[in-house]
Amino acid sequence: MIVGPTGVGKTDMALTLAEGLDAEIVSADSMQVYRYMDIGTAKPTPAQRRRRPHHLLDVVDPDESFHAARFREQALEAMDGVRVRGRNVLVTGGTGLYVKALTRGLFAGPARDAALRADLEQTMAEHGLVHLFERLRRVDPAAADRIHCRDRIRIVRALEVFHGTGKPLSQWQRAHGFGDRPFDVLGVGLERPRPELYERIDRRCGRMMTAGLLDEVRDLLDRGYAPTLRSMQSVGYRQAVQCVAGRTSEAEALSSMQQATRRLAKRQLTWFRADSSLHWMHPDRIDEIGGLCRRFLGLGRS
RNA sequence: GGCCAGGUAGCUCAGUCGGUAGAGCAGAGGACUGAAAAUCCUCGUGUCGGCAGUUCGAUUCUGUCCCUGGCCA
Repeated sequence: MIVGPTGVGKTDMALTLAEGLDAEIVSADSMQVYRYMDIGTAKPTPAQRRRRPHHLLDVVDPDESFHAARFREQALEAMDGVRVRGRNVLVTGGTGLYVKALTRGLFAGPARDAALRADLEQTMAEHGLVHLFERLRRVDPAAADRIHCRDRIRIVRALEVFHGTGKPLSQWQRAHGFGDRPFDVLGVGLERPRPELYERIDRRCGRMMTAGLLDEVRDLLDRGYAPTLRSMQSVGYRQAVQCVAGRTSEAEALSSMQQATRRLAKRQLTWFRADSSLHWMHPDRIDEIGGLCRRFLGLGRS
């Protein structure tokens, strides 16, 4: 498994490793799952995809609801297929929650409840988020302690879990505790010195612009995908939408996209740093990483 | 060369009627169990341009020098 912040060099690393290890690649990326979003997600190119089979790319349309549980299900399925073919699996991606859901499981919570969410939106509009937070405090004080009173996404989810199961979220979480271990994992975290990483990010954003990110966004809008979609609000797309709408210049879009990407990378690092099982290495040490993998798989040297 | 306006945190600036200073942005750290490229939390000591003077005490007043911008020669 290869993880790390955006722009660190996961795609190239995964491809080279996969070729040497007879592996297929399972992407753990929450944005590369969307079709038609290629440039801004830095999706592996068709040429790269021909070198090794890739899974979990282009699996849904940009207006479909995709989430960690769905990712886990499809990724497990893809991994089964790879094993049937007698090959190894190389998971790679920067979406920490997806990686964790895959390697350590999720509690069997209820699906999104559109009706309930509409209700909650309503009371939020009338009484404010505080009201929902107070409601959560009544039904699940333990969760209310851990969730910040302004974190509306987690407050809503916690209420949804309680509403759907009659059991507080905190109880589900305690019982599960990320205790699933469906398979052994060798985790490698790719890292670079911050200035080096940021420079790569800035350059890559510039390349995305010249590669036609704005055209890609125009195309998405033409296909009828609303600028308010979650997928369209992701880093890069959010800024490109503003630019296409004429609210910012291309130069402004680029620089705010670069900044948003740097911040994303920082959040990813925060997530992955908390995982003490990872072996952190600079991508230049690819030979060493390959060696680790071979030893892990029991392939010996060759 | 003369006049004017400035030189305060990486950047843009505020402020101290003399008791060594604070916002925004940038940046950093963190949380994260079905929206996760999302959502949310925390964090501001810097020769207040240099030197000298007045003062118990100067970033604040005075002088001088340096730098930047504008106007006039």
